[in-house]
Amino acid sequence: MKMGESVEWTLHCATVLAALPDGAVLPASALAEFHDISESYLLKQLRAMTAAGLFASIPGPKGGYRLARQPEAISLLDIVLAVEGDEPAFRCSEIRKCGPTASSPSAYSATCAIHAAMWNAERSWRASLASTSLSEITRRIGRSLSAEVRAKAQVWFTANVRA
Amino acid sequence: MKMGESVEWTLHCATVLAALPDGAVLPASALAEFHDISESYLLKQLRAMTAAGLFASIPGPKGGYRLARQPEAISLLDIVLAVEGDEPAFRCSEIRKCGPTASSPSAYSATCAIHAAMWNAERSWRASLASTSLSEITRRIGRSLSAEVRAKAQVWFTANVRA
DNA sequence: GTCCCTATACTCGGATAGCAAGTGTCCGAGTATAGGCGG
DNA sequence: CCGCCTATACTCGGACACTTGCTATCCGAGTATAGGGAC
Repeated sequence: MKMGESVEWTLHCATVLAALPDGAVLPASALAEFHDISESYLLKQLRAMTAAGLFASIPGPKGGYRLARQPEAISLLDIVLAVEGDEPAFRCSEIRKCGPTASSPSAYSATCAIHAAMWNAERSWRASLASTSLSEITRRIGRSLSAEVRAKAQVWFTANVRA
Repeated sequence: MKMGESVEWTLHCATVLAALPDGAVLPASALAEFHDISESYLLKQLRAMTAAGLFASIPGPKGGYRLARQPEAISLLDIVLAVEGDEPAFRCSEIRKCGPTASSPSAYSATCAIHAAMWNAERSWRASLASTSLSEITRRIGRSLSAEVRAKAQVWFTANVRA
């Protein structure tokens, strides 16, 4: 019950992409440098993001990544599922149907109570993430940014953002 | 974002233990046979369950496992955390503090917005699991049990349960 | 007949291999640019 | 001076090793029991 470290990378990268002006792009090398993470591995995640239709990639020089939709239309759940896969965390193997009490399939018409409870919990988790948009996160980050970090980021952006 | 298969095993075993009369125990071999799963590996999980204070183990012949508390006082969250560990699924590495915008620690007094949002979601998940007791699950399972399965289970219980 | 002792067999407990998935890295395909050349 | 062509260098994309953690297993320590023997 622990998710990959790449989720954190992707979420942070999404907030960076959300902060740049319309139409502008940022190469993967810049995204990796901004958080001081492995560029090669980040590319793998960015590719998954592109396949999911969340990010858009522009090839060639002056190319890079940008959000495929407006930040308001992207939820944290979208990003998490794109990286980790959309399968539920709890997978029911139906072991209740095994062993000495095994009976005909018709005896198990009701869904597994444990399976139902676990998926109920995951539904709450997903609902919480789905209700939080990327724009909301960037807003909060923008508000809590110190003057020093804000200034450094502005300098870095003007040097790396490509129209 | 997927939890181990052993969680399912442990949850089902907990429902079985919850079904047996007060003071009675069930050896690990019987629990493994009931669900047709590996006994050796199940023992590992049962040990974790005992260490967490959820199950109690009785050594020697006529020994086995039983619940350490009443089923009403055990939640699904207790079991899941005992098996998977109580660390949050999302771990914040604070990568926001890395890279070209890095500043003094005092500049990051506010908690990471992404971290907060992810933990908020996990809190919903945990709350859902914490609000479901083991007794509630056994009740639901008991209601949905077919006559055939119920009869087989009763026979198996009288043969394996130890006072 | 009763009590005690001993050997037994069964239980759980921890330490040890195997495997899958996440992690990290590399090289190749494609494209807009920048410079040079010709008109 | 202007337009076209070519070489370039940069981008993303997919295929290949490595490490961590889950999965699976085995052997050893401990204990209540069952049987036998002595009183």
